[in-house]
Amino acid sequence: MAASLRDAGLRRSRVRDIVVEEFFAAAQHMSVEALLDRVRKRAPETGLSTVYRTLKVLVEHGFAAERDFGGAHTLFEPADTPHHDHAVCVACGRVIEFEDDALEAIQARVASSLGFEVTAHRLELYGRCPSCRAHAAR
Amino acid sequence: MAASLRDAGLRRSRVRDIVVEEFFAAAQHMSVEALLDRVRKRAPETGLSTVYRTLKVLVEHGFAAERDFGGAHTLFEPADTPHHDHAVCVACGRVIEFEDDALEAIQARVASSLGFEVTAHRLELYGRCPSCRAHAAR
DNA sequence: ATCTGTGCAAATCTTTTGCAGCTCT
DNA sequence: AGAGCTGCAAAAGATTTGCACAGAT
Repeated sequence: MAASLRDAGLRRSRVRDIVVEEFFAAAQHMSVEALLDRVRKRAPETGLSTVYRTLKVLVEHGFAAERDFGGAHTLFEPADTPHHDHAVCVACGRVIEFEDDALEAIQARVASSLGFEVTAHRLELYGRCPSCRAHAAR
Repeated sequence: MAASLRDAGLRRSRVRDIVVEEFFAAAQHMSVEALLDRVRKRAPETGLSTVYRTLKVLVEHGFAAERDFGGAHTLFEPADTPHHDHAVCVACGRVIEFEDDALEAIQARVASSLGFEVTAHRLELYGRCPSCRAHAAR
């Protein structure tokens, strides 16, 4: 991975390596702030802008993808994650990933009936996850 | 519509009426800035915050819905619009609305298999619309 | 030596809020 | 009168950028 970045013409550095490592180590939707926290455990002086800049570079080179679930922060996730959609629990904030071939197939059919050439899509379900439903008074 | 707002315990005013009218007249995803432009043609002194506040009120009372397509601005649309999803053209920015029952059905099936109680969802297809595909060099 | 990455502070951009005055009811 | 609007300016929160310096090749 670090090597691929190298191939892409990017320079490595102590801090950048750490940012990249921590980002892929978590392998979870992560906010910039959350990633900064992780990075600072190993390189306490790291600045917020470095994390933003590094993630931007990863996105531009196709190693990461931005996700925006309507919260205040943008979330990022590794781009090599197999395609999936998201179910967001409005009660606890948890994000569950899922994937369904039939869904993909129908989306493709709809797109072609619109004459649309689809390059990406996103589907999010909002609701309550099983454990929040169990805990709920109603 | 204005009457419904009245029933909801809201006061009317010259400016608010205009904001509401223009919002529903356009019946299109609209940004706050775009709506302000329209409103200012009839009430030039209108402030940006009034538009924000009015839209917020409409959302809170269920008359409007917020949409966020990843651009800089949040877009709003009338809530009485029948349910639909969006296809966003990455070339020209046009947003096409569509609706597909099979898609809805499968989403419901997926949600229940996750144990999720879904209250809302959103699906967006990103790609190129027919006319941009036609114009494209490639 | 040169080009790139870094931290910090300042700038930007969208959206929200405080406030004093004006408008509804 | 009293509650709710309004515009303006200031605030807030997330992300970006300018700059001078340190680090990588």
